[in-house]
Amino acid sequence: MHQKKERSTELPPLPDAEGGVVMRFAPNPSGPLHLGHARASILNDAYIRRYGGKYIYRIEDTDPKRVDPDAYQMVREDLEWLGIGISDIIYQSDRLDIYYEYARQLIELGGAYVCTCEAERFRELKIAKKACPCRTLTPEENLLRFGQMFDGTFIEGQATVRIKTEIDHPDPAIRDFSAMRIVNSTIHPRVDATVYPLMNFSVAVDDHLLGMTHVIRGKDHIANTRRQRYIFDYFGWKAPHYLHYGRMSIEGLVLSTSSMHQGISGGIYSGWDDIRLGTLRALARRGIRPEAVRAAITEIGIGETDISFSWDNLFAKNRDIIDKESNRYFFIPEPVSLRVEGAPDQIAEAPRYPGDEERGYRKLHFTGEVLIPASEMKDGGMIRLKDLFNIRITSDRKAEYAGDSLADARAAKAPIIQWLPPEAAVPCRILTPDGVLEGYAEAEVADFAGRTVQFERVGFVRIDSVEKNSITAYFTHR
RNA sequence: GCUGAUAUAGUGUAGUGGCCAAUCAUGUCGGCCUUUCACGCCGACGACUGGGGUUCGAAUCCCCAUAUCAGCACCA
Repeated sequence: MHQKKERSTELPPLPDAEGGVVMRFAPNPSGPLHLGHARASILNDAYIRRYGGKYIYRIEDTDPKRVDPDAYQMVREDLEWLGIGISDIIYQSDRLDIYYEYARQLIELGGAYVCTCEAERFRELKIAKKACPCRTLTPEENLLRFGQMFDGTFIEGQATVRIKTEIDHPDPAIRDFSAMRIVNSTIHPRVDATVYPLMNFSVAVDDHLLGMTHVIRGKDHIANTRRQRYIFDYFGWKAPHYLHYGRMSIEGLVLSTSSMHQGISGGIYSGWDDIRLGTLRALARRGIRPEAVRAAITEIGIGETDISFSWDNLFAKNRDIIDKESNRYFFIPEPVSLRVEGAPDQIAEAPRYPGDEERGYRKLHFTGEVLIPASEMKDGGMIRLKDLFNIRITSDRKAEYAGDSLADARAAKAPIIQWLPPEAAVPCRILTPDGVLEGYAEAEVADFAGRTVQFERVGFVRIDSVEKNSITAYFTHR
């Protein structure tokens, strides 16, 4: 009859988007991208794919103090990994003259003034809803001061361009915010300049000039949206549609670029791809696929609620993808060797992927001795060595053959465990967020550098590097 | 303090006045399948922040309370 409403797996529609959209991803190049950036970039990307249009990657490098020169390249790599379809790349540091020109115009219009008050003093006045003396200067006087910001008359901290709002605006965050400042204590890696726009100014100018139709950003920008509207209004520009999604925290993780930076230089983390970090490169190294990140982010959507990102949800998406692709192998953590008495030599055949004959079998040659995980060393009970036979542990390093019958093992509720012939075992270590797991893996694993495999009864890992006689893997998830 | 936003199961979501004693995913537990504690299949568990209104009828609208978050930088 009336079928249940179609479950919407899609993001909500955007207003005025049917004819195509122009959107942007605009990070500050202070480090590589992390999960927080992934949300911004993927959400925008999803809408552009849906409606068609342009995706502008705009690098907001207007604070020389917060530019990490390496970040320019890292961010591009990260976007590529994520599969974001960029149509244009804009460097704000290439556009300083444009911002200067618009600032000059705004001063002429009487929409901005050059304030020489100390920051602290201005703050007090602002809280008291009082204008500072600079506010009443004429456009001519302001233009003169503006020129002096460039010629060295003023130095860092001595002058700032402010946008005129209402000095008694109910929201103190709005009152006469800054638009342009001097920085001459730090040299910009790309340009020779001492006067820089502040984010609200360059963003407003660029969003207009680049024809942005929709802006999706975090709700920490709500106040900025209101501030930027003043600039749109002064120039008579039409503002884009703004959407603000909620704050996203991540279980047991610090996402701030600056604290990651500190941890790296302090030696706590091995680098930007340390698996304990929430950077995309760390996820990639662990074997998380970009499609999984995209799926998890899209599912979260653009809600304004604050959320906490759950690893479980991401891992589930990732498992969907990598389970089918990952061959199965044995890995013996904390191995102990066992002499199995009374067992015939034989070759075990274990499927590379259960149920998929095409992938064939690994052959493990048993000749009397096996490596098993120390945690399985329990006296007495029956154990089945997977794809081989049953044993019973008799003493410290010995076990006795207990038949081939799988049915017996089942009846005895024997654990079915992974094992390896010592001759076929290659030293392997698995790096997990909690530490290192040392052990041995099947030699064939070495063929899968850069890919994921599943170590049976341990979990999925990405084979990170293969040396002559050792393998390093990163733990993905169970 | 001021300004603004949000509040559905452990987590993430659906739901815009009646098909909701609330969706889906994940998670946990149980079962089936299986020579992995994987995958797959079946089942169970688990939520509308609280209080007032409006209405024949509210998770959905209004008000208040509470909680959380964000902004109040010459960062983005």
